[in-house]
Amino acid sequence: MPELIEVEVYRGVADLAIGRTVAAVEAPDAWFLKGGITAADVAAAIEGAAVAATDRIGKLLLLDLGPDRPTLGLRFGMTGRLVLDGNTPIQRLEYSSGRDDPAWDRFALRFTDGGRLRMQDPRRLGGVQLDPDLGLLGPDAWTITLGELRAALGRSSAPLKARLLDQSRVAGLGNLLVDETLWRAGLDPARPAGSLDATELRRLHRTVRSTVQLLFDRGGSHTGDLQVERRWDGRCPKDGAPLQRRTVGGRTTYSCPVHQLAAA
DNA sequence: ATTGTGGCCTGCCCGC
DNA sequence: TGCGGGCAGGCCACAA
Repeated sequence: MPELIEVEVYRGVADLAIGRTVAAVEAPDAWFLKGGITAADVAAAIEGAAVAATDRIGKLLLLDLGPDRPTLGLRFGMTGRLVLDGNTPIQRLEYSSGRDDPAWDRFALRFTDGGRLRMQDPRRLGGVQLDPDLGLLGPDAWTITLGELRAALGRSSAPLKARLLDQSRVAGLGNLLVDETLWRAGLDPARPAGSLDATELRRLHRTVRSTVQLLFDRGGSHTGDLQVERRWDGRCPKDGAPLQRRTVGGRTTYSCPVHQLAAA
């Protein structure tokens, strides 16, 4: 599913729209428009504007439409794809479909040059927003600093995994990426977030950043070493132990009971 | 404030 | 062959 890695790839797609002018907005699905806006609102706000720049914070993709225009915020949920002029860098998403049914087009920008940037989302878990509140997002996981991570975890008693999934604390990590990271860092997802000592915190910090980079280089959040073992009889790729399957932070969680220790 | 839970969305896959 | 039920997780509303 789209975590920050996939959204960064989508950003690359959106970059190809820079300099192009929005001729029309297609918003056939009112549910997909968030924050109480209508299709007419969006059209009035951005038609005639050109895409000036793109940005990404966590899983949120931003289209800067120039001064005096609202910024367009695109969220992809877990099944959303971005397609430009019929091309998409990601054909098949984990837990989604590889088909391209026109009925799944939830939002699109039609450009004056005839091109079209569209969001395709079978399950309608994504959405579009004008001027999204960036203050609701924590620092981006890809570039988070040690101090920022320390602050994000705080003295919390919530499970470590839950804090890492909380987009207001750390932006961009999803279920697969968190499981892979904690597996690599040798930390139990259920540990209280505030229980890490300085050594563990440093290890987690390095591992978050390196895991995002590694999986990006490999081509997606689903390319982690733990991924293929996410099944009932999965085994730890490090030590061969049967993996533990639990719900932590409300999410299906796989971890190794041998090397992902509950405490230092 | 913090933490946990349940619901929403709907395609897909499994078992009958 | 069709059908029902469970499952996936990002996000949000709500409860304690």
